[in-house]
Amino acid sequence: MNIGEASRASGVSSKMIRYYEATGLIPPAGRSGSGYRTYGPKEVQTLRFIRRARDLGFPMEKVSDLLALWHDRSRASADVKHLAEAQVAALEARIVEMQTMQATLRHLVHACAGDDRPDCPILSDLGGIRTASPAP
Amino acid sequence: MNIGEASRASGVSSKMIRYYEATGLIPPAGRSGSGYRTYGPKEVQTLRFIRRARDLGFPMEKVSDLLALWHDRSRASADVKHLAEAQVAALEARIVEMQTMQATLRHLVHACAGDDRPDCPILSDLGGIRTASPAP
DNA sequence: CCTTGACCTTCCCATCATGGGAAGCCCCAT
DNA sequence: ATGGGGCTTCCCATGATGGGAAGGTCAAGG
Repeated sequence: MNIGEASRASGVSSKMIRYYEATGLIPPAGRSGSGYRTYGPKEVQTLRFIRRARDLGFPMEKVSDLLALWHDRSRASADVKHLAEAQVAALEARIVEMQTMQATLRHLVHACAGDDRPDCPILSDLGGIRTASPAP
Repeated sequence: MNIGEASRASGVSSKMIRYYEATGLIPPAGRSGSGYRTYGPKEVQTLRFIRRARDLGFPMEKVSDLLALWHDRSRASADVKHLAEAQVAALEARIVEMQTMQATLRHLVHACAGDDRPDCPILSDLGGIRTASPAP
């Protein structure tokens, strides 16, 4: 099967498949007589694996680690679990960071009249004027 | 004051100050006789404004909008509020997305023994083998 | 006066993962 | 044989940031 079909079957764009090959994440695909990349079910499964890992937020480097473990039949499941736990923690850190931003913003939004007058605590705060801060 | 001092006073790196100028987010700074950029308290305040907006997760484009509103004395606070509310919603969307990933991962982590045996539902799932899915 | 070190300038490159597009070759059906 | 769609490689762009090189400038101290 050609790259387009592999793309449709795996949910990974042709561009990305070539990119993964160029960066060494996946081995070079076989080539037809005329230079077209060819893929079989095994390669498609690998691409799907990558796609799912990406969907779970793993960065490429960790996807590479997961792929290596996947291919290593003598792996310890603990190693896989550690990678996954680290990713849970990484997601948690980013979630907390964004929730903090969101809470601050909600506070400011709440304090803003939102009418046709120009006075706005949101801008005042961004401008450095501390209008109302929680007492320490 | 030179760019380094303005950087220290605003919390924006010199690199970024030049970048903001190059992209038109801020007007070109004044120049000393020898070509050094010069900044006053007003410019530093603007830089701090930008930094705070970035800290709240606003993309550069929205920061630009906020700056324009900040400088517009006849603005309606409703316009500012809308921008802030949109940012709250954008953050919410990303938070939910990451929480979804996290929940899936936690589920998989929970199902993985994490010992020295190779069997691992995490890899099985990524590989496309549906081991246990919640009944619909 | 000259050196030294800290600072400034511009310009180019890298990140991370992805998409867009051009130029040119290939395959299949009409 | 012709047309349309698919494939190839190569270059460029994103968004926001940092790194670094090559060269000019400033202030302090010898």
